Amino acid sequence: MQRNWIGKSSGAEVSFKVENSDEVLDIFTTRPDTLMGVTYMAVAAGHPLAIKAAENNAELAVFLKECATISTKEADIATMEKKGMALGINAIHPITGETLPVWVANFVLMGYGTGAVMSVPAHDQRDFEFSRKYGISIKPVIIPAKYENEDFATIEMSSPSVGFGSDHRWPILQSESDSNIAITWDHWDSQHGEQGLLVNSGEFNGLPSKQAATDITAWLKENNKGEEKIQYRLRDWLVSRQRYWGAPIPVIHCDDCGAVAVPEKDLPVVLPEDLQPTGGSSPLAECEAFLNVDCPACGKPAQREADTFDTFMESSWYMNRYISARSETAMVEASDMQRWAPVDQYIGGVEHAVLHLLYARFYHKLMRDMGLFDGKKVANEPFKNLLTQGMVLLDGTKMSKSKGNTVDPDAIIKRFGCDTARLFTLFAAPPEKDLEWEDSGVEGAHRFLSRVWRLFEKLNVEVAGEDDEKSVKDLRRVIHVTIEKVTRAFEHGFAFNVAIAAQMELTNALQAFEMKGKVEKAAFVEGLQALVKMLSPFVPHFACECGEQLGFDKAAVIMAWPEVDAAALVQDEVVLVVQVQGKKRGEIMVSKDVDQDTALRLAQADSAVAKWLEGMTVVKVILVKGRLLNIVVRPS
RNA sequence: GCCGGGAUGGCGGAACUGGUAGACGCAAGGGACUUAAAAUCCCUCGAAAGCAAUUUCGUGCGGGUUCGACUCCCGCUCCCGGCACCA
Repeated sequence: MQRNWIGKSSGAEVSFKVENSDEVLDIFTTRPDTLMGVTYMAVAAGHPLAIKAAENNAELAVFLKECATISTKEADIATMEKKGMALGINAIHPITGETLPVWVANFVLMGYGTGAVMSVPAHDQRDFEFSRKYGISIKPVIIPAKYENEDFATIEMSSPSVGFGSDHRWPILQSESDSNIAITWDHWDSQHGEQGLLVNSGEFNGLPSKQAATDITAWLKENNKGEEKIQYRLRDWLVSRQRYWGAPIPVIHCDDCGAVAVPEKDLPVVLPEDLQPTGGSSPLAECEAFLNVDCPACGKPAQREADTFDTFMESSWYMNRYISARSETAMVEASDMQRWAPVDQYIGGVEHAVLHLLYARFYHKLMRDMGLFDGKKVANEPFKNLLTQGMVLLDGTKMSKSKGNTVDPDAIIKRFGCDTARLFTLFAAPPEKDLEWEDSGVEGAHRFLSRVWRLFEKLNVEVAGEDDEKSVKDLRRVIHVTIEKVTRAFEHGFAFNVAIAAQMELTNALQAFEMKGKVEKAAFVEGLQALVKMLSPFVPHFACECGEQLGFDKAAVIMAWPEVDAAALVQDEVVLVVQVQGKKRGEIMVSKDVDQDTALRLAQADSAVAKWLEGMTVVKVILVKGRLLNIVVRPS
């Protein structure tokens, strides 16, 4: 989930000279192949060029101010109206020497890349919309190979040859020599699975776009105007918050010494407890008693930092502190980290999967780089395994105190016991899914435990009759298939709901089992013992109670997990599903390792199957061992 | 807008590595036991047709690959979560 967050992208950094100035405008692009199609430049509102241009342009200054107040949230940036303003300065194209107007645009972020972009309206949706809005020219530079010899000129916005495709999403370009030829101006490669060729690009004309990207980057490097670059989408982390609740930032601001760290002996900085919040943006800034201190460096009156840390500052490494909770001297002891880290299994809500984990990974690597533990001896990542568990819902909405739709577990525990409550939650849905709370489901869980309890009555059944070998074999198979299923549920993922379902099936089999002889009873007891052991993680109190009934010498919860008896799983005869043309037409009993010819002969002898084979020639036969036989036929 | 996840009976959900779709449970209906109720036990339970045997259709929608698709591929729709200052 984090791959796209970190957003590694490779491309090129390109330097554009600013006209009549010594300044250079650096930009990052993932599409250096479109460099010849640049028709303008766009910078962020906070970019030095924009700020400088605003010094003697009041209108521009107002616009920049406006931009400063907008949200930096991605969702907002992506959906807001794209606005911009020309700065009145030009940049020089590094290859052609053309002058390109520099604009300031609200969708360019200062904190990402260089805070400036080159705009290629012919091959980028956002640039296209922007240039349409402000009437900037559009210059296509990549076209499908089949139009290589057409003449596609730069198009001014007034040109009638600009239109939209049938889906009204992508602009259409028409050839000047043949108005019937129209192509869409997308990133041609990704849309059509074939590489476009460069046009309008001087010496790079005719190159496939990938090759052009390499060649243009190489040209830039040679001429000292740019180079290859890998860019990450990661932004800086602003760690201060204007909140009361939070760890104080241990910094003191002194007029003479600047920002001074609080000396270690004065740590921790404790929040004032008598603060009356007034509803202002930064509560601590109004608390004189907290703020005013002497500068630790020069002793003059100074002020504490009034912001507190982002809570992610702490939540990112708390699990490491658990490892070394008693350490007085360090955040975490290197030896403890080596012994315990990383976390084997981390469980949290999906809402934490990106942010919290991203910060936690950052901290882990930071702590390693700072030498708080040995990176060679502790894994590179803080968590081995992540399970994002779902929420408990009532009538389709999240249970929460504020909504007042919580179910009181006490009432259920009082009525059915905590084992029932636990069993229901585990059985109702897989852990990563949301769970719809249903009282009737709770009763079902309780009913199941009652059924298990009643199985113990069967221990008193007198056995003096004949044993039936087949029924013993069948029961033992069910027992060991169940052990296998439940064990797998623990080992692969956390399919507790499936594990419980399997135990219900075993319970049903034990309940239906009729005992006449000693061997039969032994098999029944074997099944009951396995069942109790497997139930113990889900319903520990109940299982222990059952264990006593069975005469376990230890509590059921600490008994060894039952082992699968591989011999009990083996079947001599299996049901083989017979398909004709991939459709189920019958079932036959066959020996477990029947060969294809024998299976086919048996299938043909089966009346249910035979009628589908009438008047047909068998073309192909597919046997899946122990599962099915598919007969492919055609009319003869 | 971008990124991630999802969609299967009346409901929650099963289905291994492409191999019998609907395990298990809930709800519903019918029956047994009982003076009665509760509890318990048995039967039915995706849709349509049929007395039945059985047949056809069916895993959000439209295509494709395959002997065979809930599962793989292409194109959509809808729902949920996240999007960096809610903390």
